[in-house]
Amino acid sequence: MPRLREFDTNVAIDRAVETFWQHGYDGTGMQDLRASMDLHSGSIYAAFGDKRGLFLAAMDRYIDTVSREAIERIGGASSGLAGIRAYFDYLIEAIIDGKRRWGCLITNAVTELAQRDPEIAAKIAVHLGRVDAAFQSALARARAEGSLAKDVGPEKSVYLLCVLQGLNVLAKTQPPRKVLREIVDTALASLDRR
Amino acid sequence: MPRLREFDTNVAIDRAVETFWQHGYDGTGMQDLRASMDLHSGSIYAAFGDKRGLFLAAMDRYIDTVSREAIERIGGASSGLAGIRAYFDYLIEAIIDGKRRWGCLITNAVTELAQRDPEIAAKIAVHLGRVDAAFQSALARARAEGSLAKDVGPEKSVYLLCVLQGLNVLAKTQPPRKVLREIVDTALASLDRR
DNA sequence: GCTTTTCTTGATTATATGTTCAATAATTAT
DNA sequence: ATAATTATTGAACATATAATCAAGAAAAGC
Repeated sequence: MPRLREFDTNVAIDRAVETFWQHGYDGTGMQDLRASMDLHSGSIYAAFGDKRGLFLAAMDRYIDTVSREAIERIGGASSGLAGIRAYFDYLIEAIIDGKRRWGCLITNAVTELAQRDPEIAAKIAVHLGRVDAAFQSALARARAEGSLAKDVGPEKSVYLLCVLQGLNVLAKTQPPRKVLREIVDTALASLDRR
Repeated sequence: MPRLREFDTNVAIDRAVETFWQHGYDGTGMQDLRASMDLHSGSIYAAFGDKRGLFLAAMDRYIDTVSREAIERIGGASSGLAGIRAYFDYLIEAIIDGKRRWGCLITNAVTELAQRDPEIAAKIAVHLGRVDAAFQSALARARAEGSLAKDVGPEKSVYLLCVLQGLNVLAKTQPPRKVLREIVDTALASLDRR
């Protein structure tokens, strides 16, 4: 007997993701969210509780779409190293003129919110843990394939995670492709067997 | 004939730096600043114009103290590579329980503000440019000293800058020293002549 | 077709925010 | 001492913000 929701929740959250991604949590007002989600306050509050609840939903959705795709890219190549390379190559292009012009929603959340909201910090930890695990598997696979330098193993995943965060920060300074290439080539060269 | 200012401007700004550093720009209210600076609204507005003006002053002060110290560390060692190592070693300790528990004011400003305030973006660019230049000099010196791998030169400065930004992000997730060491050791190992 | 339940609408509210300002106090030059 | 100038104080202000809510609308079960 209930009236059905008129809007598609996932579409609405996707728009919230875009807005939070670009302007940050404190930087986006309910006004901006009403506009980008094309919804009235009441509908937003009925569906998500409050602004923070919406942000939490946006993080989940981001992790479920953007991050999932990234992780699949890392693991879905013809070799361990190829997956890592494919991911960073994709990232460079996305920073230059794709979805990652504004860095990464999670990286932004780390610097803005990790130390003031434990629930958000926990979500961040889960996400970073998954990316780390993806790098670990790819490295383990690369080692089994015999393509890693002798002193390189799965424990280098945190190093790749660090470079990734650095790229997501630098993305916000609109660096030329040349700079991003230099960074990625250097970072990945240290893994190869020589 | 004028009455003299009772507070020391630099001390006041130092306290504002701490507050902005820890909570971000939007995350700190004038309330917080009044408390941490131990000043009344009127005095703050008379001295700095507005909140944004105070943040600009805080960035300048940060660059003049914290960043200056960092850059001196990079350039002030007995060899090019030693300077780079000394800097990252210092950073690890500062992240664990020193001043850098909250990352870096500039890194935080990049993710929060670089894309919505051109004047702040310009200050960020100047700062990052100086750090990059410090890395460049150290690398050039290391090359002259014959301690770099054959394919490594001053152009790798952007790579070090990226790792640095990544560390400043991860700092906010309270990583154990072991992880930070793994990252730094890996990042710097790729520079050495083997 | 009526009832029940839920959703939508958008004006309204409470609060928090950055900012101002008039009164007061302090300092120095004359 | 007095005048002139500037700093300090803290209450008040305007605004913007997140959040609420009562009225109307829509859908499904009986």
